[in-house]
Amino acid sequence: MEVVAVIDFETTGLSPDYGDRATEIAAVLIEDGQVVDRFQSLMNAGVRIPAFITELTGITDAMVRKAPPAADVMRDVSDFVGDYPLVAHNASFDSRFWDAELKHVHRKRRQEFACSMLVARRLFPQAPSHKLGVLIEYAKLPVTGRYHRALADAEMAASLLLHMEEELRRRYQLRDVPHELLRKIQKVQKQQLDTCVERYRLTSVTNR
DNA sequence: TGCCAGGCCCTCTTTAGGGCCTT
Repeated sequence: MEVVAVIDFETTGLSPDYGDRATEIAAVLIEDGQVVDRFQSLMNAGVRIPAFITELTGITDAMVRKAPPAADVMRDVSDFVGDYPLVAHNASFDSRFWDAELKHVHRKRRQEFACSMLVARRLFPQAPSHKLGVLIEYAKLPVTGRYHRALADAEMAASLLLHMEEELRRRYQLRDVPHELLRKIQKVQKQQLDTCVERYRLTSVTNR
């Protein structure tokens, strides 16, 4: 059975290209429809946290000062996820920080990201919005902790991913919803979802 | 010290503009 790693960063801002750094990372491993392992750590990149970020996340300068160096944490989380395919909610954000923080430790990402937000936009176009918190409420999934903390957000993104995989299995009579299919779905127009999944089902050995 | 993004997606579109989503 495929293992997938769902990750979430808390950061000092929106852009690593403008000096923003990660303050916390979490990764949860999903296998066979359930979470089988978890990683979470605050990380000290030696930068100040803007007040509005502390307001948003609850993460303070004092908390980060006591945390392990960012480089150590990134080596650890990179080892933890290995080559497993990655998933994040709005992966364009987390992938930029993942790549930027790995670059600080002279490592490169070896696997692809899938985006739970892009999949949700196609699968649940009628949802009131596609923010993680709104989708959790929309799908009646449990809130596992404080929003905007890495482990809670990663757990809830994982829960949303499993919910969407179940919906895809039910809607299209699929046996499996591999990462490869999620990446195909996130690239098609929402009107093309049926065609995309049917084509995949017909060509995939595991789903026939 | 503070400065600040970028990919997707829709439409009043494609030689563009603006909202969504992440922190």
